[in-house]
Order: sequence, then C-alpha cells, then structure tokens
Amino acid sequence: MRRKVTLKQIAKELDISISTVSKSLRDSHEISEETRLKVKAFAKLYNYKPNNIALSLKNKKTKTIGIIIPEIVHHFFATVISGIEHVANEFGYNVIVTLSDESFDKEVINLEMLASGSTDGFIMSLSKETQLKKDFHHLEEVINQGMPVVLFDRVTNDVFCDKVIIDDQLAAYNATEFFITNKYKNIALITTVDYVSVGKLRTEGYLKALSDYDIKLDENLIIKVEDIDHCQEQIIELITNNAIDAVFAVNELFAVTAIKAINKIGKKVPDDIAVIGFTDGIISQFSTPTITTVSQNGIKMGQKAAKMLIERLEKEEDDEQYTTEIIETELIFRESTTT
Amino acid sequence: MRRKVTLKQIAKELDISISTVSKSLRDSHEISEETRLKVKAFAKLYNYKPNNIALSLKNKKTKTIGIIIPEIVHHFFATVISGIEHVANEFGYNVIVTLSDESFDKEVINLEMLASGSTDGFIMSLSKETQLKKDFHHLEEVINQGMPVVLFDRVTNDVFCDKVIIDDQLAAYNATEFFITNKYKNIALITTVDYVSVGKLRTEGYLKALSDYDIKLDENLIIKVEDIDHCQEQIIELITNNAIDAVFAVNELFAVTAIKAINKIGKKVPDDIAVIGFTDGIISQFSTPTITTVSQNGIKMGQKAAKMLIERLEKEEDDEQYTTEIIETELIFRESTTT
DNA sequence: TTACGCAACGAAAACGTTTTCGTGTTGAAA
DNA sequence: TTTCAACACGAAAACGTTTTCGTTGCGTAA
Repeated sequence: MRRKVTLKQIAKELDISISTVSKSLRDSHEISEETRLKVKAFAKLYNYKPNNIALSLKNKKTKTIGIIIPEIVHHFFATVISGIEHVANEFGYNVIVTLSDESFDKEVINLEMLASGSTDGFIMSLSKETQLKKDFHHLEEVINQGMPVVLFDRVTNDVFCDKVIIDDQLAAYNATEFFITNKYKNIALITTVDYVSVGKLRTEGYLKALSDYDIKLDENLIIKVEDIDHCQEQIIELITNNAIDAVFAVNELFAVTAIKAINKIGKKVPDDIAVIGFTDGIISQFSTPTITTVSQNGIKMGQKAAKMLIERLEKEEDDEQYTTEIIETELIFRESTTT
Repeated sequence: MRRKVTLKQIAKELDISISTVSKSLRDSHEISEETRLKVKAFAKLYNYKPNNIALSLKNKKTKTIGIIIPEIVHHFFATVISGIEHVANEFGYNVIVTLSDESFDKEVINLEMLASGSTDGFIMSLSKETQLKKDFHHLEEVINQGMPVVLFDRVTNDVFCDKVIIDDQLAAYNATEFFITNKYKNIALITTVDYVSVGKLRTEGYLKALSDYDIKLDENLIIKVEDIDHCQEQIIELITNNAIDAVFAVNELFAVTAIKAINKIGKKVPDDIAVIGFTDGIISQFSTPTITTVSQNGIKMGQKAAKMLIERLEKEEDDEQYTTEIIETELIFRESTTT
C-alpha cells in the first residue's frame, strides 16, 4: 500500500528542505532549474498532490459550499443541487450536502457542524419546522461570523442575506388568470398550510387573480393539505360536492392526486375539469395526461445561488448589500388543460 | 462581526496557556476545578467550537464520505444519497457529493480531487463512460493509498472492494417468469446497450427465464435503447410490428414510454399488453396506470453502503476481505399488470 | 533540613502547507 | 584585497488542534 506522499518525505528523500520542495513545485524563480526539475520529476513519479486539509487550514478557505435542504428525494431539490454542483465545480468548489428532514433541530445541528470550519458558506432552503417556529438565530449566528448564506425557495424576510426565489405569487396569479380568461369560472385551489412560505404566497396569487377579475371567492373551493397521505379523500370530497371546472394545485403531487381523484369519480381531465400544477417535475411530464405546470427551474435557481455565494466569497470587502434574485417562471402547457 | 474564537484567543484573554484551555475543555483531571470552570464558562460565552479542519489535519481523519455518482436528478440516486446521508449523520460523518455526468474524465477528476485529503473514503456508482472504457486505474489508485471504496449498483468485477448491488439478473428473471407463468407468451424486452452493467444483467435474466421455460427467443422482441430521447419511435415500431402481450422494461422511463406508446396505437394496458418496469420510482407510483415494478430499494442500498464504508473506516486493521452485499428486490404489483 | 510526591500548569511537537526572511556562496567590480 | 549583488537554498512561523513531556511550587515524611 503506497500511502500519500508529503512534501516532507520528498524533502527527506532528495535531501533538501521542505521549502525548496514547495517552491520547486510552485515554479518559484528562487530555485535553480536543476533542482526544480528534479523535484518535479520525483513528485510526479510519486504522484504527489497537495493535501487539501493542510491548504484549508493555512488559507482559511475550504473551497467547499455547505448545502442544507429539507430533503433530497424530491425532484426540485435534486435539480437545485445539480445546478449548484455544476457551478461550484466550475469554480473549484466542492459541495457538502446535509438534510434537515424538515426538522428545526437537525437544521441547526447541521449548520453548526458545517460552520465549524468545514465550509466557506451556505446555500439553504428552510425546513418546515423552521418556518413554523420563525426562529432564525442559527442563521444570524453564522452570518455574524462572516459566513455568507444564500437562501433559496423557502426563504424568510427576517434574515438579511442573499436570496434566490421565484415570484410565487405572480406565478400563481398567472396560472389562475389563465383559467379565468379561458372561461373557467369555478376554480379550486389545493394548497398547503399557511406557514409554508411558498404555499402561502401561491395562495395569495390565486386570491388576487380572483379578486382582480371580480370573481367571488368561494372558501369551499380551497383546501389546505396538512398531511399529504390523506389528501385524496379531501380532494374527492371537494370535487364531488362542488361544481368545479378547474383545479390549481401548488405542487405536482397535489396535481396528480387531483387528476386521479377526478378520474375516480368518472370525470375527465381536461374536458370536465382542467388541472394546472406547480413545479415542473418528473410527475408532470410522465403522468397521463401530462400536466400543465408552472415551471420552477431548479437548475437555474441552483446555478444562480451558487454564483451569488461564490461571488461573495471571492471578493474580500464584504459589502452589506444583499440582493434577492427572482427566477422567472412560465406556464408549460400540456394535456391537462385545453386552450 | 464576531469572528470565530480559537483556543489561542481564549488563552490570551484568560492569561493561561493554550494547553490549559484545551485540557480544560476536554475535562482533563490535570486542571484544577477552578480553572476548568472558568475556561468552560468563557468558551460557552464566546460560543467556542473546535475547528474541524485543524482536527482533521491532526487526526488524519476528515469524518467525511465522498459520493461520486453519474447524476443526481434521478430518483434512484437521490434515494441512495438519502440513505447514505442518514447513516453517515448518525455516525458523525458528513457527505460530499460530486457528479460525474456519466463522464470518465469528470469521474477521475472528482475522485482525485476528493482523494487529496478531503474524504476518508468513497461511495460510488460508475459512469457509463467508465463502464464502456473499462478503465479503473483511478479506483485502484485510491484503494492502494488506503482509502476504502464501496461501489453500488453500477459496479465492476475488475476492482477489488466492497460492493452493494441487487441481483439484477434474478430480479429480471422473476419479472419475466411472472409473465410466463401467467400465460403471457410474447414478451418484449426494452433494455439498454450492453456496456451498462445493470442493463446487461437484466437482459440476461430475461433470456434465462425464456430459456428455462422453453420459449423460443425472438430477437425482434428485444430493443436496446441507445438514446433515450428517440426510444419512443423504436417502441412504437416494436409493438405495431409484433403481436406482443407483455413488455418488460429495464427502467421506469422505458416502462412509462412504452405505456404511452401502447396507448397511442389504441391498445390498453394491462388488458392488451401488460407492462413491468424496473426501479420503483416516482413515475411508477404516479403514472396512469400505475406501473408494476421491480423494487430497487435505493434507501437500503445507500444505508448498507454507508455502513460498510464506515465500518471499514473505524477498524484500524485493514483486512483484505471484501464483501458484496446483495439487496433483495421484489415485484411490486400495480395497475399495469393483471394476475 | 532534605527528599520526595503530587497538583497544576506550560512548552513544544505534530499534522502538511506556504511564505517571509534570513544566510552562505560565488563571481565580479572597485 | 575588499565589497557587494545575485543566486540558491534553508529556518521558522503560521493556520488550530491535541498530547506528551517537562517544570514549577508546595506540603509532608524522614
């Protein structure tokens, strides 16, 4: 077993000092060509690679980005990670991924763990529990220690840092507006409980569209899903007891569940009831019928978040000017709606 | 901005030595209770946390696992990461994730990057290109340097290390056998090109089942998809030109595409043609009809891989006894088949 | 008084780098 | 012969820990 070789070992082997070895490998002009070539040849032979940990300690930079997300088995978050990873890679950074599992405590633990020297900064999306508690001390702490944080998607106004979001309200507004202007009048909304920031914003967009077009709000057409495993009954109740002709769902799981429910009671999508979902993921693309959705470009969000973070990391003067980047969305029309 | 506090700063502030501070915090009996409590109070006040990088350098252990996978926007790989992350977390490890994008070069670069001190070991699934080239020098190199590697799913016999796989051949055999014993006689196979190890194994399972039940092999019923974007035409051609009554697809994308193709030519699943897929992912669960699949428990694979790696990391005597763990699979029956 | 043991603490090495600041040697100019 | 610059290299500090091995000072037994 050939263990990794260090500068010290090379120095000893060639009977020169560590400094000389280091300088040779970095092509310092202080070193004679003869020595330089000799060292380089030796280093190559033994496949010398500088130790990242030692470099991190010396430079006080890890070249590593910490990602903390609620879960990874979720198409949207996976795409965000993909976006982050590719940009990070391009700039010579690695990403270390931790999951909060929607738990406040795990989010705090992971953050503190990584903040103890493991990463230079963070890209995060808040856990449900954190959004419910509205406790952001852990974030303020690391920001205060000079570690930049970029929040994406599930963000909060209570923390001052860079953010990447979509305009959830506008996107929901546009989807609802599409229904309205296409003569759909009884538009149901399937959304989340209000403490999930994006769910709340999408609900607001729906309400605003109704209001702007002078459509009377019918509270019965709105269901707020707490437990995703039992939402199917809620939905069936909704569509059997109300004469609806359209459904706007704030995520694709709700959308596909709605479609299955609609089929179950013998109605057809999109002829009897049209459906628009949110988050353009795998389900929307492969369900039958395929689902019209609001695209939520995770790749782009991840890329943007990574760029913002790295930019802040690489300029030393830390300006306190935080920006919130808004990624544009669009309606992607598929089979679950007609025009 | 309150920067992170170090032992040295605490020592200076309290006018004692660094050693005394370190020992106090680690509850050494060498230190008087008075000093110990004083130091601890001060450390708590300033929220002292030992620097991970410094610890890594000293201990020659990073407590970090490197994951290298072809892509992350893929339900199966996401579940594996999830499994790894949770076990890793439990044992105090972090995971650093890199993507090869199915490229040999990126796989090599990422591996070498992480091998330079960033991680204690690796969990990997090989890129397509690597499997095609059959070049595993990069793996042998890191294994030779004493870094344990665990391969999962896309593995190779050419490298000696721990592995976690499912019995792809047996699983495919069972799926095919199910068709045969349920009176399906013309069973099509939609598979990948042969250099993808799992695709090849699943093909072999299919062939073996036919052979064991004395069913004559019809080459026309097998298509090997090279480019996933154009497989739909291939599939349509297959099902229009042949009188098939069952389709076995080696992944869920092929399965759902087959179903859509079958619908397109006016036939019904499962009544006219039954379908079984592979990899029990989101698509299979939410497609219409839902798809009967061979479960490929990614969570369990990730957990097992992580446990194997950590176990090897934590025992110092390195035995050369490598094991290959086989995760059991099962057929999950849904709407795309009848019994 | 001397010797010794113990309690409490500090100095220094080590992990692997990079970089600053010497230092010794050589050759040439004065 | 002396002086000085240029060249080639080495010593040491620094990053933040932990740990080994002193080194004090003091109390107690002989």
